[in-house]
Amino acid sequence: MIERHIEEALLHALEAYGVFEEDVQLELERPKDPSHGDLSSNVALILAKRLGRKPRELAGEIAATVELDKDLVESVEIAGPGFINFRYAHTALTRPLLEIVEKGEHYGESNAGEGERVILEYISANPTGPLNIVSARAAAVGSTLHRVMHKAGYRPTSEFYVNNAGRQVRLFGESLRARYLQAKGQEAEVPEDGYQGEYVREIAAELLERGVALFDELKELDTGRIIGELAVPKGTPDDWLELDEEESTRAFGSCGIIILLLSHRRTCRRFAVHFDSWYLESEIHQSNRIERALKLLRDGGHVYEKEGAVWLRTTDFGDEKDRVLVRSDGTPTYFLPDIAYHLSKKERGAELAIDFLGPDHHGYIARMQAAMECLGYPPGWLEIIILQQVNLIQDGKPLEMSKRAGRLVTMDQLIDEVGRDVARFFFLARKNSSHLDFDLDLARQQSNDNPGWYVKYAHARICSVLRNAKAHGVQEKTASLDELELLTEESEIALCRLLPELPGIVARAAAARDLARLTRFAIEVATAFHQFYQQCRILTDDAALTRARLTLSQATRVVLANTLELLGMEAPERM
RNA sequence: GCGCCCGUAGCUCAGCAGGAUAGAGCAUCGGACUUCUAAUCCGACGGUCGCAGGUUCGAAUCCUGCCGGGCGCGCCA
Repeated sequence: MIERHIEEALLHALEAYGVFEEDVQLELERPKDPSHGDLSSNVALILAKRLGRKPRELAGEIAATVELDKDLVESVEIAGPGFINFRYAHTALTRPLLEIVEKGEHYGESNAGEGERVILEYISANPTGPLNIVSARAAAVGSTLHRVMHKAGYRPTSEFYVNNAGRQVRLFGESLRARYLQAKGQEAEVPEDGYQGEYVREIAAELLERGVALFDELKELDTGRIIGELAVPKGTPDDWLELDEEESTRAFGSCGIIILLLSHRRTCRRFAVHFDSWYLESEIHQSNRIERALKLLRDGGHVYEKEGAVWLRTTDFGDEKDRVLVRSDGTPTYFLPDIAYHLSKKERGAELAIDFLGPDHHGYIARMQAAMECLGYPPGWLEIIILQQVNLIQDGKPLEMSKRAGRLVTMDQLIDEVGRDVARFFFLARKNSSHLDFDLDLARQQSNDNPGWYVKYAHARICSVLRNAKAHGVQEKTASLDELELLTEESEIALCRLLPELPGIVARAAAARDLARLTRFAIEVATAFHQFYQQCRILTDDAALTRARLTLSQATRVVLANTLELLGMEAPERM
C-alpha cells in the first residue's frame, strides 16, 4: 500500500513532463543496500534520453516535486547516476507487524493468481518400480508449487498420471509371474527385457507368503479410488497360474501395479505429498478420448498419412519433425494417448497445465506443445518443466546409482536416511533447471551447516522465548503502534523490512514456478532473527519494549511457520 | 550434426523482466555464552562473473560466435 502510494505520487509528478502511465513502466525496487532507502526508482534514468535531460538533474527535479504523505515517507533523495530513493517513516516499517500477527497462518495469501485453474502433474512414475531420486525431486517441487499457487490465489489441483496400459505393464506382469513361480521353487525365466529388479522378487515373495490378504492390508492406504478402478484379479495367485498365458500375465500385472501404486501413495504421504487425483491411462483407452483427440486433430487439418502410418504435422508449430500418432500396424504410439490425456485436462477445466518431467524428456516438450496447438489450445497452455538430474554425493564423490548394487536409490531410502524435511529443503533450494548435487553427508548432519535445520532452529528458538515470556507472566498482548516505535535497533528494523515481503515472495515464486525463492527467503528470515536475538534481549524490565519485541518475534514466527508450511516442512516448537 | 540445461570465491550455489562497491554458506584463521536454546552470532581471508565481440548512459544479467561439462534427438514409453 505504501508502494502504491509512492507509485501514484511519482506518476502524478511525471505528468508535468508530459509522461503518463501508459508511456513508462515504473520499476520500483528494494535496494540491496539499506543506505539507499527502502524503495528506489530508476525512472529518471529511463526518461533522461527521451526528454533530452541529464539523468541526475531530472531526478532532482522529480524528487523535489513529488508529493508524498509525510506520515509514510520520511525522505526522498537522489543518488548515484540518478536514482530516486524513498525512505519510509518509522511507523510505516513497524505497522505491518500487526497485520502479520493478526492474519496468522493466512498471512502471505494474495490474489495474484486470480483464481486461475491449473492442473499440476508431477512424478507420474511408471507403476512398475519404486519411486527414485528424481521422483523425490519432482515430489518436493510439484507439491510445493501446488501449495504456493494455492496461497497465491490460483486454483491448482495435483495429479498423478498412472501409465497402467501398454507394453511395460505386460512385461512387468511376465516378470512378476516368473518371480512368483521361482518363489514356489519352479522353473521360470524373467524375460530378457523384463524387470530384473530385486523388488520384483520381494513382491513375489510377499504374494506367496500372504496371498491376496496382502491387498486387504494395502487397502487401508487407498481411499477406494485406485483399487476400485483397477480391476483386482479374482482368486488367488495360484489360481492365476492356471489361466491362459495372456490372462495370467494380466492378473499378475494388475496385481503388481496395485501393490506398487499403493506403495507410491504411502511414500508420497511420508513426504507430505498429496494428490487430488490419480488418473489412470486405462481410463483414456476405455473412453472415446483417443478417437476424439484424433478427430479434433484431423479437423484442424494437421493429420496426414504416410507409409501406412498416421502422422501429426507438429512442424506447423515449431517441432523439428512430424510425429507418428498411429503406427502402420494400426496401434497408437505413446504420443496419441498422451494427447488424449491432455485433452481431458482441458475438458476438466484447466486453464493452464503444468507438467513436471525428468531430464530425459526434454526432447518431448516441442512435440507435445505443438500437439496442443494443433488441438487449438493457446500457446503456453501447456507448460513443461524439466527437472534436471540429481547426483547423490557421498564422501565428496558421486554415488553410483546402480540398481544391482542396491545402493541408496529409492525415495523411501532417501527419506529413511535424511528425513523428510531435510530432503525437501535440499530439493527446493535449487532452481528446477539446475543439476542438483545432493550432499548426503551434509544432509545427515544435524548442525548449523545444514540449512534446513538452521531455519527450523530459528522457529524453535522463537517458540522457546514465547514460552519463557508466558512463564514469567508476561501478558500475551500485541504491542500498540506507539510501543512498536521502540523498535529502533538495526537488527529490529532489518526484520521489519524483511517480514512483509512474504506475500510478494509467494506470488513471484508461483508466477515464476521458482520455489528456490522460498528457501532463500526462509534462510534470510532465520538469519535476521538470529541476529536480532543476538543483539537485543527480548524479555526485559521495560514492559513496553518487551511487548514490542515479543510482537516482532511473534510476527517472525508466523512468517517462518507459513514459509515452512509451504515447503512441506515441520515447524518445531522445540529442538 | 541438431536441440535443451549448466559454466560466478578452493567447494556448493545466489544474483540474470540491465542499474549504484558482484553476495551467502562451507572450508581456513581470529573473536563472543554469570543473561530469553552457542543447532547461534561477529570479524578476516578469498573473484580478469568460461573466452571474444556487440547493443546501452550503464552488462554477471540482453544479442552473436567460440570453448568446456551434462542430457536428449525411435512407427520406445
